[in-house]
Amino acid sequence: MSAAEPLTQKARTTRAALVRSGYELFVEQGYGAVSVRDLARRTQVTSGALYGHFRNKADLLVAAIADHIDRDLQVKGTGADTLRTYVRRQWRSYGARAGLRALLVEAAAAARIDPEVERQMHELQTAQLAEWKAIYRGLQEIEGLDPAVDMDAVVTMLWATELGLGVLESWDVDLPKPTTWSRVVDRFLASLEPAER
Amino acid sequence: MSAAEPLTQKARTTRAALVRSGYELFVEQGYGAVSVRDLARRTQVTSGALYGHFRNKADLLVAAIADHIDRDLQVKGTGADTLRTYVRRQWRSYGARAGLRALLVEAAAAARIDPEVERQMHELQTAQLAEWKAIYRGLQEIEGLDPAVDMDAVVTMLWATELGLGVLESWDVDLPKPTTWSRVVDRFLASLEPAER
Amino acid sequence: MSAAEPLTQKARTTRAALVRSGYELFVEQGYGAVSVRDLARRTQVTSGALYGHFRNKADLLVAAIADHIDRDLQVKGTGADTLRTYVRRQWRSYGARAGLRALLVEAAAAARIDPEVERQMHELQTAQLAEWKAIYRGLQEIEGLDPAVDMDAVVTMLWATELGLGVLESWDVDLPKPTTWSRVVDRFLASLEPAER
Amino acid sequence: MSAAEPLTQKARTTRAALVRSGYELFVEQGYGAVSVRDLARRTQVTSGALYGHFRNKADLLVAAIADHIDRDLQVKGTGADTLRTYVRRQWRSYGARAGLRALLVEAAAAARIDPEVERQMHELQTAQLAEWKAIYRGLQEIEGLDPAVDMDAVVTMLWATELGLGVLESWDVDLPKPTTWSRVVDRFLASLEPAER
DNA sequence: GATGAATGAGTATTCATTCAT
DNA sequence: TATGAATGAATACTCATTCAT
Repeated sequence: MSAAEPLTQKARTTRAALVRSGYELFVEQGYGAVSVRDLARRTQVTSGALYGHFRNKADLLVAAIADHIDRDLQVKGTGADTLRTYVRRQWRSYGARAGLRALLVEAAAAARIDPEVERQMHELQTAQLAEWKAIYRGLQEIEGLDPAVDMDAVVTMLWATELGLGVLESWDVDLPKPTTWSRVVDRFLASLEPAER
Repeated sequence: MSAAEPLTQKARTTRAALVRSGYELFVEQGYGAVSVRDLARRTQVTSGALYGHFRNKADLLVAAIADHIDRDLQVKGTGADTLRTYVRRQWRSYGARAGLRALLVEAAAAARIDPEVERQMHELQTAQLAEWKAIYRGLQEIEGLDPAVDMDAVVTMLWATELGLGVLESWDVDLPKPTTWSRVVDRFLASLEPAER
Repeated sequence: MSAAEPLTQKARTTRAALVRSGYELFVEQGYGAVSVRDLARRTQVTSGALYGHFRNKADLLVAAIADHIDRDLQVKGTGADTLRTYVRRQWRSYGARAGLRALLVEAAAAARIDPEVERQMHELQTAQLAEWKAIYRGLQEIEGLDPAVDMDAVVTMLWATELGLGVLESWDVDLPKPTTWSRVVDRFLASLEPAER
Repeated sequence: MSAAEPLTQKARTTRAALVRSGYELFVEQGYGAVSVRDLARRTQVTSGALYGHFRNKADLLVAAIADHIDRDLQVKGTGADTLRTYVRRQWRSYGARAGLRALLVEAAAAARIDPEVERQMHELQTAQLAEWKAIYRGLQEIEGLDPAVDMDAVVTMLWATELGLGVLESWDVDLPKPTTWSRVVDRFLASLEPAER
């Protein structure tokens, strides 16, 4: 996915440090405002070293995103949850994902210019959505939600909403309070339950 | 909003032409990949001229967005609609707004770097959302929709969803068909309607 | 041949100054050792300005060569000469062409990497050789030199010899004294006269 | 000539492989376009290894040239030849030396920047020319060629011609056919032979 | 001898922006 | 208003070379 995998221990450490600084700097200052030299300086490495681990500045952006999707988003697994508790839990950690959302917005703009970014993000997001879809469909069956509802669309809609909030955040638009918000989502999920007639 | 208001007819024409080229080029190639010279060339003007009409390349991006929000998004007014028909109609023109969504994604990334872009987009979006909120609240009352539901949050959620779809589109992620999509939203809105009849 | 022709007087002056410094610096330090910044500094211009007049650093090299071929090489016209006087005169200015030869060697190496340099040098040299060939063939007829001799080959050989001397000069190889040298060339030309048998 | 003389068999093999790859890559892509990593990759060695055998990338270029001068140019010895047959034979293998000529052009440009390359090439060429001069002078005496002609100059002229053709080849200039070419040279050499018989 | 991660200086080039005409 | 030559700072990226393992 990015340059040949480093073999030595030291190499692995360097790579991880770069991913970390990449995340921090891109979030703090914005992808376009961070220079490769800034990145190197913050990581205590030379700029050349970065290119031993990543093809690109953009490649590092994607790596930072991939890293934080694993870290900040509980895509995988779900104990004995109902859909509502699963989603609620997801929203509860919403605030902690502000950095990730910001990077996703950057990656969206970058993808429009760089086909390689598009490709990598496509892969990343497709995999993530696929896992969620599987989970949601499982819960749909277990809970007896209306089978007429297309859970793929539901998953996509919820995730698109989060991404869109990231966009609005970048403009510092005032958003509803989390509690208000959560109630609307809950209500939305309730609408998926079979009409009791 | 940008530079002093143009007076002569010719000036107005040039400005409009620049906005048009800006929209086209930014959509086609991405904001970051378009140079001021490209912009000028396509408009049959010199690059210096652009600065007579816009403070910035970014200023032109915002102008193009503002122009297309007016053009592509029926924010204002609504005849004798119900909320469901109003929203449905909005979704029906979704496809035609792909360019606008792309520019909004660019503006999100740009805003993270340029405070002036943030300010202008903030203003633009706040106004747009305010209008929708007024409309939605009006319909909520008229139709007797559940008053426990915060319509501001609903508006924000729906718009965030569209923005988020723009993000996903930039990665060329496969999305559900608009109809599938619209049906889920419709179901949610229907659930807000008074139970009887 | 190089970026759009500048229109204003000032632009023409700047361009000429760049060509001049290009020639000087490339000769003194070698094409590869001269940076665009050096070029700009010596010309009292910013590096950006160079790119308003030339596509490339390589483009400037070719321009400098073209300029000096016109200036240092009397390709065109020849009064009422014999072949021997014409060639002798050419050799007499040999020493003054050391800079040109050096640049031609640089352009040879550059052409192997950059197709655009190859194309431009091809054009330049083909034109130059064509003129010489016409002259030589004219003299061949006038002087009644052996028509069995292919004058195109003679022209090419003489020019290749000069170019090859440029190569040897770059290695600081000891060359025969001009007078010795001139005598051999003379003898070579004599061999073209019809065998009086 | 470069680094300490290698001792082991394996070392000798590696060195030879590097020289071979150097020749091939430099010819195919041009000295400036080949990186040390390319060199290492093609040789199935790491880039660090190259520095165990050569001081420099430039040092490898010179080594490749030296190797092919021995291989492609019959400088040494000459059976019972006349000057004309000797030279004719040399021209006959002209086509096979295209790669060598290309590298010599590269080395010419490199020498203008790197004094070490200049020194090594100077040595190489001086030795080569000295051998030829000895041979030519020997044949001059044996065949009773005109003693007024300076054979050192003749040797230099012929070699410079080949080098210059290498330069023209780098620009893809159309050259006379080798036979046409060879005939002109032959004619010159013939003119040096004693008139009687 | 060989490895390959790291160095770190170096470079061409781009580009938004300005301003004399 | 428009021109377009010039600015000049900024930047990603390459690459020969080194050195601890």
